[in-house]
Amino acid sequence: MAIQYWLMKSEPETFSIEHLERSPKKTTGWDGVRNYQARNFMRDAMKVGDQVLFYHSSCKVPGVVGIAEVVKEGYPDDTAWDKKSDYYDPKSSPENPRWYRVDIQLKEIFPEIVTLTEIKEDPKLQEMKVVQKGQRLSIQPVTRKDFEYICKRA
DNA sequence: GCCAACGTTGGC
DNA sequence: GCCAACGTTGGC
Repeated sequence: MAIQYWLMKSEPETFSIEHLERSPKKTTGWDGVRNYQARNFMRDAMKVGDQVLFYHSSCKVPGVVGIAEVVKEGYPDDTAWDKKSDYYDPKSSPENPRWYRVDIQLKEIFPEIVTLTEIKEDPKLQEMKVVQKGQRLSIQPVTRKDFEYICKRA
């Protein structure tokens, strides 16, 4: 299958792209996602080699800050049955996992962030889900065209 | 901190 | 299975 492109949101106060850079092998498990649509993307659609736009949300300057790559495909999110975890969900268990995650590895931190404002102002990027009203999904598919255009802008 | 948009829950 | 109430997201 052809390479696919995604946008993944993270709150930098919780997990920023700098956190990712300091992680072992610049790789992290994308856990804590508790939304079914986003889970389905990780469980069913995302493949090793897929490219990811890393997006900072709920911060001073929201926008795309870099690129990562999927290095491990969907597997159960064990924070769901860790009672000490913020993401604990009693309805999930090792026998019957409800939530999934993927591993992503940092590829590049953009020298300059492509801000949400810039994306909104750019007529070429109006199809991106992230600028569309009420789009809260934390993982979104992105077209190849938009992905490459964002990279070029950065 | 506000609030619009949207997802989830739970009573019926 | 409907839908009101509630919780969360996330830009501003």
